[in-house]
Amino acid sequence: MAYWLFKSEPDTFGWADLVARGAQVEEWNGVRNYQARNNMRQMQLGERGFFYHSRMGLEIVGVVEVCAECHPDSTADDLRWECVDLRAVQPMPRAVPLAEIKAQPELANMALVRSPRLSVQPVSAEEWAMLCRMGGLPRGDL
DNA sequence: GCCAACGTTGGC
DNA sequence: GCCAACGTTGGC
Repeated sequence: MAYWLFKSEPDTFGWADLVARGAQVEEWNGVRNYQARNNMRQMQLGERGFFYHSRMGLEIVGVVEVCAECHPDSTADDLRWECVDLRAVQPMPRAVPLAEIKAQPELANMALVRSPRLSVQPVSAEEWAMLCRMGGLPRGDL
């Protein structure tokens, strides 16, 4: 069971937009970066990830679930690009700001800190547990 | 809005 | 296959 983090600019497609889809899944399309795509290729059905607001907000705002494994990106005119489908699971009771993440020595190795431009990234189990605690989800992603 | 960092493209 | 030019991302 692996954990992930998905970034999006909230004025383009934010947490509220994903929640508005309700039970409908959202194709996480538009990713045009090999590292991000390769991360999506590794995702398995039911795995969880954080939803992060980049550019504005700069905080982890919710938990999402992978509800379709990697498949061709319907918005690409090119077979290289693939993506997973996501749905919103729940909001963070307390959004976790990037500044707080950077202040934690245990989180200094996160891709979010080290490779800020990577839009789909892995999160270790330890990081996941800690971020859940910081966000007011003491029982993890339940 | 600026700019540094990074990824991608394309000429050689 | 190298590397300069260019475009994009995202924190500040």
